[in-house]
Amino acid sequence: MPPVRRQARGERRIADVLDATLALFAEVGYEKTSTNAIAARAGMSPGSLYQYFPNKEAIAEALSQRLVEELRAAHTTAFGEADVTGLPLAELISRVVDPLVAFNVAHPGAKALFGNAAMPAALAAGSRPLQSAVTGRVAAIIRARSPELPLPDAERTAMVAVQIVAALMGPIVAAEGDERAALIAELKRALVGYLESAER
Amino acid sequence: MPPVRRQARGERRIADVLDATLALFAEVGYEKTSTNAIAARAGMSPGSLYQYFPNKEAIAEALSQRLVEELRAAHTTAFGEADVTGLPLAELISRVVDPLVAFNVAHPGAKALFGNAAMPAALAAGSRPLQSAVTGRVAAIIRARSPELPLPDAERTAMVAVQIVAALMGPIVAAEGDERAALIAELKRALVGYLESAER
DNA sequence: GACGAATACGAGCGATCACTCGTAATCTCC
DNA sequence: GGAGATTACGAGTGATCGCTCGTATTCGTC
Repeated sequence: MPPVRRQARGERRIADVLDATLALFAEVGYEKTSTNAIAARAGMSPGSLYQYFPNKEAIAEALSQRLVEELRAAHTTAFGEADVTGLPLAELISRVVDPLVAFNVAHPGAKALFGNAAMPAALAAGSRPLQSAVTGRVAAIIRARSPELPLPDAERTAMVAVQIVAALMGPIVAAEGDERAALIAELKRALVGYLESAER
Repeated sequence: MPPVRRQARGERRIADVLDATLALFAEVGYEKTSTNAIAARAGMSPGSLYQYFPNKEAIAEALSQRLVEELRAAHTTAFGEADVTGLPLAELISRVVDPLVAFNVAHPGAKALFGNAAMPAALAAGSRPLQSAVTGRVAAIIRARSPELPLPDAERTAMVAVQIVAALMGPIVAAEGDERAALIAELKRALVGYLESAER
């Protein structure tokens, strides 16, 4: 498998494919998004699509990787990691949740990759990064704030917190205006309540 | 549409179909469960299957209705509704959550109907009962405990609580032994923390 | 401008899906 | 025991899916 020499045109086409895939995932979800529909939305033929990706799963995988990077960028610019331990819990949660919400609102369809247990099992490698990148980050923060907490407990707490966020992200993205703001507030309250009792 | 006269044999076959459907939903989810596979698992031909159900959606709908009834039965026997307002919050949550967990452990695949936003939109009528039967119940309990809470707020709080439960039900069902117990404890802590701050 | 590599096309292949239909066995009720 | 309804079958239909392949065009490089 020699790494293919790629022209600038090709890079652009790949980006087009990922854009189209994200849009379709947002509209109909992973399973019901056909590869022919992706090609059509990206303005190319099925044959051209398969010049860049070996199969549908690889498309989701590449999209997932791109989203992971965008998410990481959004988070690292959102807070300088040094002061994490000193921050009040509510403040910390806002600084993590707000960019995450903004990210999901900006990229609806990300949750098709993010929260989806119905993903093909083989896609674990492609879908898991998004899920576990976030969980790992949260676990690290929890460990930094509560060093005495056993590692398995910190990981379980992080996983639960991420599941709660993922569960409410759908309604939050679907809602608008005041209702969305109210749901975000509820999410933060839920996290504060849960993590406060976990830190004690 | 005159209600079809059904023989005892037919009733048994319908139950067989729903059993098979629930098992397959647990294994591969709604989308990837084929009607031919349902028929085969139920020990009948596709033609016989379609004697009892007009389409795949109707099968899911009937299964959902059966689960709603079983769930209602499990809950009403689990607590006499009179003392709901007086109970300590943690106790109340245990009495609601424990039967729900037991139900989902006994019927894996119920969550394919329960928590699934990827369900066909038209299935709202079939899948919503399970979701909204639980949410409505929770909203009623919240209103009973906090009568001064505006109704929209109570409904939103109930919805969030149910989403949290649904989000953790998957990991809980998937886990075993101590890990499952630990996750159930986390779920209850999360609910206590959230609902305490909501009741205030 | 010529040559190889990369890009591009789209009809169509094989598989699978939800669902049908002609036919036959079995049950209910008189 | 016979008529009509119900139950049962399973090969088959049309649609859709992920994906291929033969061929044509464009690009980078000399």
